[in-house]
Amino acid sequence: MMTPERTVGRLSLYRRLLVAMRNRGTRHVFSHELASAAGVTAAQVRRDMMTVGCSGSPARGYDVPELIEHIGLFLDADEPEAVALVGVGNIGRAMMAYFEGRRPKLKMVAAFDQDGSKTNRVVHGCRCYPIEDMASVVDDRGIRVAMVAVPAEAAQDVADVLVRAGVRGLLNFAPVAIRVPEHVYVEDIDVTTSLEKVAFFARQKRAHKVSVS
Amino acid sequence: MMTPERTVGRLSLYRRLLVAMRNRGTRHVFSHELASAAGVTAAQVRRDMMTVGCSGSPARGYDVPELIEHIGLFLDADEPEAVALVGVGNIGRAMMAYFEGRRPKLKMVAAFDQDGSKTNRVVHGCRCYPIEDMASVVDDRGIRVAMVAVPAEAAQDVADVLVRAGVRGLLNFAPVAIRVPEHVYVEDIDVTTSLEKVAFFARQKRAHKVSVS
DNA sequence: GCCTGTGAAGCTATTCACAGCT
DNA sequence: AGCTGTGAATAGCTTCACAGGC
Repeated sequence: MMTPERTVGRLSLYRRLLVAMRNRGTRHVFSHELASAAGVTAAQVRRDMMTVGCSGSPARGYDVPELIEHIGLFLDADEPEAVALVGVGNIGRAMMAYFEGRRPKLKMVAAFDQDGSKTNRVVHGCRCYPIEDMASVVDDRGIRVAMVAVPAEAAQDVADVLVRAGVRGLLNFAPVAIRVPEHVYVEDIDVTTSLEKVAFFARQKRAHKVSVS
Repeated sequence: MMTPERTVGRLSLYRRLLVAMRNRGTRHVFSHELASAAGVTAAQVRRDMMTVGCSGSPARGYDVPELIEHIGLFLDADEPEAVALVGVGNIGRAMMAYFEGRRPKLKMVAAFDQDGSKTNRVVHGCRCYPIEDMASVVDDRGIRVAMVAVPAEAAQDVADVLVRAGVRGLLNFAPVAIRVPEHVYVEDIDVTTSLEKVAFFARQKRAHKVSVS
């Protein structure tokens, strides 16, 4: 039974919303409340809860702390996951700053860059190594997850080295499709495509509005 | 006839791949070649080409410059689209640097931040204004597309102001679901969710591998 | 009355498969 | 022989709708 990609994404979002609710003192939540916060339907939330094996009561809805724990058991590894970053440019540094202390189960433990002026330093609590050390450090530390934030031309080579060193999941910021063996998972974040989509649909909406009114 | 979101995303990717091909001197391309570069099936590429109203020949495949032009006619506005950025933190600055001169049809023309030390300066060719000026600048310049790169707590308020000022498309980096009227399009880039997905499926793949062998 | 849990229905997106062309 | 264009089939995801419970 393979959990759908979309479901995993929503669970991650639910968890953050639930943690925020808990911090505000909320103890129980109905599917339609969580749905509204997450921007999905109530039926969708209930389906997703089935995936993590959580049930609620008709009277009170779902128990917030219990939900948070179950989603954690489902999503997280037992041990915190070590993450590598390749490419300490603008995006790479932004990611370091962003993840510093945010998700304790995902710890950026090593960064790599070609540029000697960036290496052998500690940035945002993460040591930067020369790119040549990538294979050995990833292998030594048993790193399974890596972020690729290098220019498009370099992305495939970097991915190849990472995969050979044992990485099983890649978060790719380079605006190209990376080829990997079947046993490796790749998620792309392509800001150019995203912005072009936004511009396209923003225009559509305008056109539609005119034609309707 | 509303073009599917996924199709628009793929067209954006195809275009970049095609431009790279053209720069290498490639004149013609078969659906399976473009498919392989984009990481999709050949049938998918042919379907997408129907959307932009482009046809190829069985002998030579598709004409690369023609494809680039047709995708441009389909995706782009006639005039370059002005884009606003809200939040000049790590991610905001990375986006400024990234888009500087990259897509001439999408021009970052104004940035906004709360922090006085960041405003009234020009960063990466983009003027930074105090957040209070957001509504008036967006309205005056007729900006229809904006990137939201502020902390989660501020995202909804920022979005509300932008929408009231005329924005029709948002690229949201804040890790929350933003509520907008029906005539506004929102695309989310949620790096926490993306990284959690990668970690989850990296683990699955490992488990799967063991159980198969 | 309003909730959850879930089989069944409905939708959307992708892939198949083959006629037609060169 | 190998390609494109596309109706038909399939697969995957979401919503409906209602039984069961408080």
